Amino acid sequence: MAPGARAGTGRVMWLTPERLFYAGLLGSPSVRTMGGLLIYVALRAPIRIRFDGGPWASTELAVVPAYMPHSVACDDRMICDLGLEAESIDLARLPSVIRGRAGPVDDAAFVRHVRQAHAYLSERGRELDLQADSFDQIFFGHALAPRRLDPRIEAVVQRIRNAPSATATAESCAASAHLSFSRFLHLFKEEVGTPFRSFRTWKRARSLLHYVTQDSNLAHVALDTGYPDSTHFSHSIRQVYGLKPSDIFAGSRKLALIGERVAVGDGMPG
DNA sequence: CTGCACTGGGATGGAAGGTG
DNA sequence: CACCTTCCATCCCAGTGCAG
Repeated sequence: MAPGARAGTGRVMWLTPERLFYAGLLGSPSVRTMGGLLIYVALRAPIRIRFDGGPWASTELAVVPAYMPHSVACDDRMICDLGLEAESIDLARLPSVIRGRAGPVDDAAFVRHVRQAHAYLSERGRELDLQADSFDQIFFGHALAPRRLDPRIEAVVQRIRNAPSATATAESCAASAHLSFSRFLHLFKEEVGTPFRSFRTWKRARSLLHYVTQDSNLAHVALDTGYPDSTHFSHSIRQVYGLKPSDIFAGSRKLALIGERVAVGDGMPG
């Protein structure tokens, strides 16, 4: 079960319900559209990034708003990125390094800081008792201000987040929120910033990350993560990550997962 | 906040094609 | 050969704007 702790590769992933830190192989992704606010940090070579077929920009640091299609490349095999779940952060109160940004950002101090954090986590991360809330502390020096959602929408967000593989229809979510179907869809988009369906799609695709170090065939992973078959699985994963599922798994062989305490996907303990 | 009409595209699954 | 990805056709869920 526990993949060998390979010190030295520097390949590390820290996954919490609202945050992601990834330092590992990039592969050759095509256009990708992720549901979190992304912060790319160059490790050993500058990264290149572009939006919507526009010109490539070379940079040490780039910010991509949630649900914004983009392409990223790098001369080095390794890349580093932070992912902040869009519905969990107050966009207006983000640190200035990411607030309102889309594209390359010039902040050498932040780049240096993230690289140091990466070195620290890849050396010691597996030994530490990392809480989800220490993520912000490590990377930003303080907890990021959370977004305050309408409690009825918040409950639905939690429901999907806790069981991303379940197929909760918008109609059932509306009922559980005691809202009309119409009102629910409108309010959901207003609060979360993205339509219900794309949110659900993203959370499902994101849950794949919990499985990437496991060694089972993709058809099983597809079913475990809530996709009806490998066809839809392949298509959807490619849409989100810009990579084929098999490439993602192949590239994650030596990836050390840290901060992973409970398997996400099935029931709550107690 | 509800109800409604219109519509686009995500969801789906069979089958063919590709790859190691 | 097993497994994975792409292709394609179909369907209906959900996105949206608006009247009330």
